[in-house]
Amino acid sequence: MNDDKIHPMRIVARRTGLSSHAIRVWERRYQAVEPARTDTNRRLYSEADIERLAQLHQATRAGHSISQIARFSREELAALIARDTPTAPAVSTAPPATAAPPEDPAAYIERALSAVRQMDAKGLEAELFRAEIDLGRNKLLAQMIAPLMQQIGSLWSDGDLRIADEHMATTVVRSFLGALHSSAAAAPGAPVAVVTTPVGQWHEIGALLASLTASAAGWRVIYLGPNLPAEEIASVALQHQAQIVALSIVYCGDDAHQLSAELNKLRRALGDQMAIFVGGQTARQYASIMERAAAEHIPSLEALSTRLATLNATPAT
Amino acid sequence: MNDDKIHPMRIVARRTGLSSHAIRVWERRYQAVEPARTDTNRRLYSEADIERLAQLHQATRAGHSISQIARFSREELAALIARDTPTAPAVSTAPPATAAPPEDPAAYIERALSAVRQMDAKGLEAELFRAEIDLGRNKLLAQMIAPLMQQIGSLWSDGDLRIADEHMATTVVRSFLGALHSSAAAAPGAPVAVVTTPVGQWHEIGALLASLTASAAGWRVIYLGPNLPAEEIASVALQHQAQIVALSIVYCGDDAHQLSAELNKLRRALGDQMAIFVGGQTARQYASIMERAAAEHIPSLEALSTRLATLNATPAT
DNA sequence: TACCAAATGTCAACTTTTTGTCTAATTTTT
DNA sequence: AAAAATTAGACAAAAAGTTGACATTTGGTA
Repeated sequence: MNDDKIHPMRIVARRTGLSSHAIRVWERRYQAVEPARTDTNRRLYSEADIERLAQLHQATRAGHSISQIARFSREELAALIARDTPTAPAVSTAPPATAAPPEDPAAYIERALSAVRQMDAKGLEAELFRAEIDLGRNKLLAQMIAPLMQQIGSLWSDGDLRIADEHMATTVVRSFLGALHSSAAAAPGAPVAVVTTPVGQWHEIGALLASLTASAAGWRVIYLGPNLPAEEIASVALQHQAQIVALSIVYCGDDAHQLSAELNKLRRALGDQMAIFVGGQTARQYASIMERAAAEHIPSLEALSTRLATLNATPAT
Repeated sequence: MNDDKIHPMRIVARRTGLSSHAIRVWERRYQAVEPARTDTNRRLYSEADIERLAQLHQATRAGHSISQIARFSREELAALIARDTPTAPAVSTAPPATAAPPEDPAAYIERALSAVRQMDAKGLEAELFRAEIDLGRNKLLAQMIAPLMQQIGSLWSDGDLRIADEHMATTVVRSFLGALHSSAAAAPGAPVAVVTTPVGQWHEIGALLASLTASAAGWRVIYLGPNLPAEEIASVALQHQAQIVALSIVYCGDDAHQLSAELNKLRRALGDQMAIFVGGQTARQYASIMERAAAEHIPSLEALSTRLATLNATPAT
């Protein structure tokens, strides 16, 4: 196995949910893990160490004594966890949910994140369903799912979350949003919005959120998924006489140039009449690019909602 | 089975429903169980002890006096419980194999394709729902959706379908499959399969189909979405004690080298024991790459199903 | 019926062990 | 200089152990 002992204490604590004190004390008293050290005596943990600590944490929460299980192998721990964890690991943390205020989106985000950390797809999904019931559709989208995915993104880029965790979360959320989407039906004369993501932009949760928001605002949405060339977007928009094209942009990073080119191509193909909306956290940084293509920056889902309403004022349903 | 005496009092109390007082008193007065002790005098129970105490608890609730039955063997206790517990555990048998109406999957594919050509997301979705009802889950996956996506792929690469059409179809099908996926629940002791797609492979419909097929075969599936680095796949698979890792490969095209590298990395990280399955139409072309990584090619969903069944036969809980 | 004794689960009191957190004094990182 | 890590030791709450008492129930018997 690879001895990539690279993670500092801070990361390990955040990813395992253990306090740094506890981690050190488990090492000192029970030799639960044996991190490497830097020249200056800082601990360095491997990915395997982190997983091991997470396993130990889970097993202790299931009732095992750390002193007994600290030297167990990964396999033994997995067996213990499988046997002694009631059902869903997220549920064991859920009981305080009765005491928690059922209104606060932050609580749902918190629980959802913990489900992600534990790779508990079912738990994450359950949390989304509960949040939908308690918060209602609009709050669910704007105040839970959007910030949740934003947090997951930043945790991931900080190294506090594995790619696999992020993928799992994206898959579950995407599936959930897709189900909402298919339940939406538009009136016959409704204005049309094309929602997608330009080439190079693979993250589609933002586009899905925009799509659902537009649906809720009474628009007929043509959702095209992520990573679509400008020509294709334009072709569909023109064919269906769309009023707007909405793009979601996240993490452009290295390639602002490609984004600029795509936006300009899109504007040229669409003509001057059709509105182009651009949303997403990082979009703000590309104000000049957007201005050149006469695209409008939409900073939040709420803003999208009101913006669509003003456009919609003329063509009543 | 294994007489690992490792469970502390709190776990035994929780799992048997007995109070810790009662457990100790049964031991002191009747020698109902004989737990091991730590150096510091803590009791440690084996899995068998816990089962035995649970049996005793059940028998006492059925009216037997603990003093009489405390020394009974497991078999005697089982007999007692079977006789005196009135509950009739009705085993819900599998639904009888009713002959489905011989509806032709090709007709559904035809109608679905025409919906795609018209950019009719709702129509495509409706067709999928109808097909699910008429064909049943398994035929739906193997004989409608799989060939449908294959056709869409080839039409697209021939230029007979716009990228946007392909995207729309993918989005709708993915969402549909995601909904099926979330309705699947696995038994507690079910073997685990990790399903994903290696780096560079963005098409995830195949992986979703494999995931659902495995679910139907009684496996617990951890689905991770597309485009995951080998290290991440291995990390999740090891952490969850997976029996197999299933990868879907479509359109490798230019970069067979990357695929090879990822597969080899994966094999190295997983060790020799875990099975790696590779599915997808184009996978056949990479036989030598797969062989080098000791990966097994699964040519179809039906083959996956039978292959999983053979694996599943051995590992009993 | 009234009474006694065995059976049984629970409690209290007190000791020991386990275990996570905290403080204090340094050292390293930023 | 502020923030984060490290070590060592202290500390307190929780969990577990032992012993003996206590309240009920159960069943037989005077």
